[in-house]
Amino acid sequence: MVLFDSHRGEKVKFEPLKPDEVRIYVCGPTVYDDAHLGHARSSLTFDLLRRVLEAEGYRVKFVKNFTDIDDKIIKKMGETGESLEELTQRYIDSYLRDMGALKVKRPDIEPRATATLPEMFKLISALLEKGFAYQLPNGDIYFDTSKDPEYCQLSHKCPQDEGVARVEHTAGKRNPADFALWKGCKGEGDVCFDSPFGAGRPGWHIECSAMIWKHLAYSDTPYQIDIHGGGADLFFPHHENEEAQTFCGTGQHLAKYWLHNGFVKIDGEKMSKSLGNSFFVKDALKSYPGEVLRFYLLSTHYRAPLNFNEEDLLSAKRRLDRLYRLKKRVYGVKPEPHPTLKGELLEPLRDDLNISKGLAVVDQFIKESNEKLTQNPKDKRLKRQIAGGIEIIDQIIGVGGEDPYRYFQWGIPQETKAKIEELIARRLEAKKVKDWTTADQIREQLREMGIQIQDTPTGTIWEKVE
RNA sequence: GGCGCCAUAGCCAAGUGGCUAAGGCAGGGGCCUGCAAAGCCCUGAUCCCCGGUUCGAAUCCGGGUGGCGCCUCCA
Repeated sequence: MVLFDSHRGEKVKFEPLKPDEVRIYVCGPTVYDDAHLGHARSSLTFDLLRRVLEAEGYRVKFVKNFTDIDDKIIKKMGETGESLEELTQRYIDSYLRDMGALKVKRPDIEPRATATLPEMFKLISALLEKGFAYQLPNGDIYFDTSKDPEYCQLSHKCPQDEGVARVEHTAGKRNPADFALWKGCKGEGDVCFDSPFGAGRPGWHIECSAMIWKHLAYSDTPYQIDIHGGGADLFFPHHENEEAQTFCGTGQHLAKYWLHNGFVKIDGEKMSKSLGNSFFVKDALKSYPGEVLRFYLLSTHYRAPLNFNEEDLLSAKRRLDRLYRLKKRVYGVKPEPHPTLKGELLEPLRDDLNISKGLAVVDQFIKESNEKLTQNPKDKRLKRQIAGGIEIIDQIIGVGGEDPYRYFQWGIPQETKAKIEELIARRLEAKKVKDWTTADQIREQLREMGIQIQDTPTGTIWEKVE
């Protein structure tokens, strides 16, 4: 397996710290709002990575956090009147619901920042003792970037010219790049926790280092974990700072490999709240099945930007439709391992998750299967192997696992289904007496409802096509 | 100002020195069908521009143009 390591800036051979096991940590969301498409893309990227590693035979330990204490959460509390617990739980539930709809496998552990305070204290204490951190009279504790000779070596992105860099200048900070490990309690309206350093709350970066240390880190290797992932915008300062804290505090580097996924864009620009162009996953799910959204977001290589638009989404849906039409042709058949597909699919994915080639393999499988089924419609073994192939695709790519009839009838209310069935029955009557005019009229009527029908040897079936 | 990414057919998108530049969507033609749909077959690009390296470049180097990202909360 080869992966693009952002730190080294090139594809490198993946060799886990310990044989047969891979430990992955992915930066999860700060839960102050619903998940947008960018969250979805990040989740899907690392879900694919996990599935590929598992298919390769690795035992994968996968941790993804919820940051449940933060300025933005406190601000939102002020707007909704909810408690910290109520608000964050609500958005955690929402996030899990959305990712579930996208068929993202649940992480093995989903730690929360507020449940990891003791480890934060341990890390901050170590940094204070070793002189890598200092506390201001207002209670804030900062990491002293000037004390860390390796600061900026991870991302290579640190601002050279302080005059131009848009770094927040807080009174008392020794260096502009110094970042808060702990924020002293600011009194009324603030959310504060007791700590050995006085009441306050964690800074933004500390939770990830603490959670990795608590839940995932090896203690006997130069790196705590194998892979650390997240969106490209987290490389600096977030990941740089995590690495600095962990390395200075524990003597171990944080991760052997750093992976970053590209952005979702709208009209060529990064999707973001401030531009007012973000799309919530839950809204996209109103118009499209989760699997379609999954397939679309996954079909562009994870490091390339993905310019979100409905036309491309529809194009991706049509591509996925073909898999489900094939699945109809082997409906109800007991799957049997496909002789070659798993290896063929894994081969391109081993190369830094080359999904384009992977999907070309899927397309080829669909085409060949259709061809063979036409030639040998009674071949039970063939059908079982095709069903097995679809299972492999579901296992690795995460699509194709639904009932094909339900897939094509997604979002159709029960009463509409009844109406469709009735029209099809009427058309069948017309066909029996060779009343083609009526039959075609009914077909056209269904077409206008967005329903496309197919006459097959075993009856007429229908699909929602728009 | 610093660092970095991208530019391949109508659209999406592989390809990182060499057979006829993957695959999908859309379009056109055909087989099949009462007619359709689905499926299958056939069908399209010399790779932003200029210069260089090389026997040979979409792929390497230099310059240019255009687009984007991080350096501020951000997946």
